[in-house]
Parts: sequence; C-alpha cells; structure tokens
Amino acid sequence: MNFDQKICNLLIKIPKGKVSTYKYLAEALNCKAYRAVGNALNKNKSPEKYPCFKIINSSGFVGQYKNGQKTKIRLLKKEGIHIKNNKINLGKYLYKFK
DNA sequence: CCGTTGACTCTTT
DNA sequence: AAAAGAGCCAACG
Repeated sequence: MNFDQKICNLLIKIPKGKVSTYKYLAEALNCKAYRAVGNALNKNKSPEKYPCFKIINSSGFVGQYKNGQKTKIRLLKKEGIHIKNNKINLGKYLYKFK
C-alpha cells in the first residue's frame, strides 16, 4: 500500500462535520511524518474524492491547500464547521483516530 | 545516490 | 508572548 493510499484510507474515516490534523494522521500511520503527510496530500491524485480539506494544523489554523486556502475554508464551512480568523475550534471539531 | 523541499509540529530562546 | 531552531519522512531532480 502506498503512502498516499494509506492517507486516503484514513481520510474517508473522518466523519462529516469533523476535521483532523496532520499530526494525528501521521500517528495513525505509526510514524511522525507530519510533513510527508502534507506532501502526500499535495500530490494526491484524487483530491475531489477524498476529504483532504479536512486536514488542518495541530494549532487549529486551517493551513495550506493545493487549490488555495480559501477553497479549503469554503469546503469546511460547507461541512458545517465554523471558522473564524482562519482558525477552527479543535475542541469541537477535532476527530482523533483511534 | 545525495541534497533540497514541503499542505508540519515540538522545544527552546 | 513571539520567534527561531531542530526533528521528522516521502518525493523529486
């Protein structure tokens, strides 16, 4: 299984209206490749298929997105997530892989 | 094959 | 509190 595929596999597990962080994603892969995770998402072949826009920084900031930060935010809002100042309320929306 | 880069995070000034 | 340094791993040239 490719790195990307593992990531996608985890992405589809995120419930609607929730988000996760690069960190938790990496941990779910059993490593600390925080950056590699973002890298994989960036080069993801099917960004429309998988909710890669649900992945944010551990600090709660929305972070970057291939198609632009604005798009990411818009998509997140569509999921019912309230964003203020490019920040997300982690306590409310964070989904942790178990 | 080695060095650089990146949608990152943690620790130390 | 804010900024800088260190660590991390996959992908690309």
